[in-house]
Amino acid sequence: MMSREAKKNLTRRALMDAALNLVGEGENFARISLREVAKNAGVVPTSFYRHFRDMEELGLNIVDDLGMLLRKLMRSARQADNYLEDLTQKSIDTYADFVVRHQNHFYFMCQCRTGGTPALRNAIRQELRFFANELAADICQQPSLAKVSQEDLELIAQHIVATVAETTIDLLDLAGTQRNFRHDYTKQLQKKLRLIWLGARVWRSHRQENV
Amino acid sequence: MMSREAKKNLTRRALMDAALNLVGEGENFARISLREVAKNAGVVPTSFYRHFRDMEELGLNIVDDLGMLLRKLMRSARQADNYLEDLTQKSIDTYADFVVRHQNHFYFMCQCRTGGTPALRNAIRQELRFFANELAADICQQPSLAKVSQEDLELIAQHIVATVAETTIDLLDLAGTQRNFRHDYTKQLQKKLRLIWLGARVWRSHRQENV
DNA sequence: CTTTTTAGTGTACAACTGTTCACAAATGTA
DNA sequence: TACATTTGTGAACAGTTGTACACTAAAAAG
Repeated sequence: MMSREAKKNLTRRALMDAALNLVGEGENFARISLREVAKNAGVVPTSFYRHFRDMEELGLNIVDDLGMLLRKLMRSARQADNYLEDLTQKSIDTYADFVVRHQNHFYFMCQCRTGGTPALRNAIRQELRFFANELAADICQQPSLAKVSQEDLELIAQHIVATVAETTIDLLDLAGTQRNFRHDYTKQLQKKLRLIWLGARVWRSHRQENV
Repeated sequence: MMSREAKKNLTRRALMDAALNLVGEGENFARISLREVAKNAGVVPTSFYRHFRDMEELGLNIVDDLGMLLRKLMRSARQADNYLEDLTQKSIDTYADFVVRHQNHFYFMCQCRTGGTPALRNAIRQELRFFANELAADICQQPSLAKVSQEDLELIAQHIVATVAETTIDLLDLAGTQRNFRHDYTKQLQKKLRLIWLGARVWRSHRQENV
């Protein structure tokens, strides 16, 4: 037999997974009904309330999931030697793998980052900001960025993360269908990141020039 | 009296405006019902079908609206002298004004660009790509970008447009509430664009280096 | 053991959903 | 003038929605 708490966690996960699967199948999280989630989790609608007040709270818990995943991603990226040196190559591949492996979560992220309720959007924004700060802490050790202030470094990291997040929907949309799109995607994102990177290297903080 | 066609166009606009207003009030387009739109347009639900097959078709027509707006924006930007030289200053202000003035449309854009149905997402993607191509045609005349290939120029333009679109939701979210957020937003976006711009200036196409 | 707590069940309800259909009234056409 | 077209109406439908309530069975606590 299982403890009551363990069983509860099981159906809790079933509910969240049901929602994630529906999103992965193309449904819009905003219009997934509580009942549909319960049905797909093999549970009666009223049972939903034992775990979440409403769909938004479930969504916020999925964001927590996402946060855990991002931390895991960051950890495994850091394990690789010099992941910053080839930021535009190996890291992108690592990321693409990760996204495909957890596509439901990333569909959810792309969808709710700008399309969710304000609370959801905010939660995702915070997770991405956390990730960006971690990245900033890493890249600040690069000697080529010595002339960049801490504030600007964080902005650069945020811009990198935003760029990656921004393009993720393309990867998800087309990864399944088009054949070697994955290669094109990697190449394009690589160029975009290199563009930022080059800009960062010639960046001078407290500089007033235009253009 | 009005011609039949004119009257039809009137309620057609009323329907689209009703949807846009609901989005502007914080509703998610994906879960706005046909009936609610009809009600807010002062029209019986069945009348909706005289104009659109379903909500998605209405959404696609809003995207057409958006395309017109973007073209207008581009036109007025081009009228300003040397809008490229101070891309990171006057143009951003022009854009911010434009967004606030048409906030319903831009809320819709931000929401549906990643959160809409595939057809909607695609339509918006195309509009933004068109805009990016126009921008690419403008910046290719810059002497500082002489060493950049046409392909890479388009990518850079796309990245600029994506960056602007990406940050627009922040502008909309916080423009109303926080006091001088508008100033912070402008400054941040300015930095991000300058970063891209600096990168573009040192960019060399057909170059194989990493980092 | 007995008692309490609680995750999940089943029924019920009022509100709302998209869509169908027959109809009215105005506009266009001859 | 008379006829046809078309925009909008109103009633009706079957299905779905979120939520409330009383209930059961099993785990936890005494």
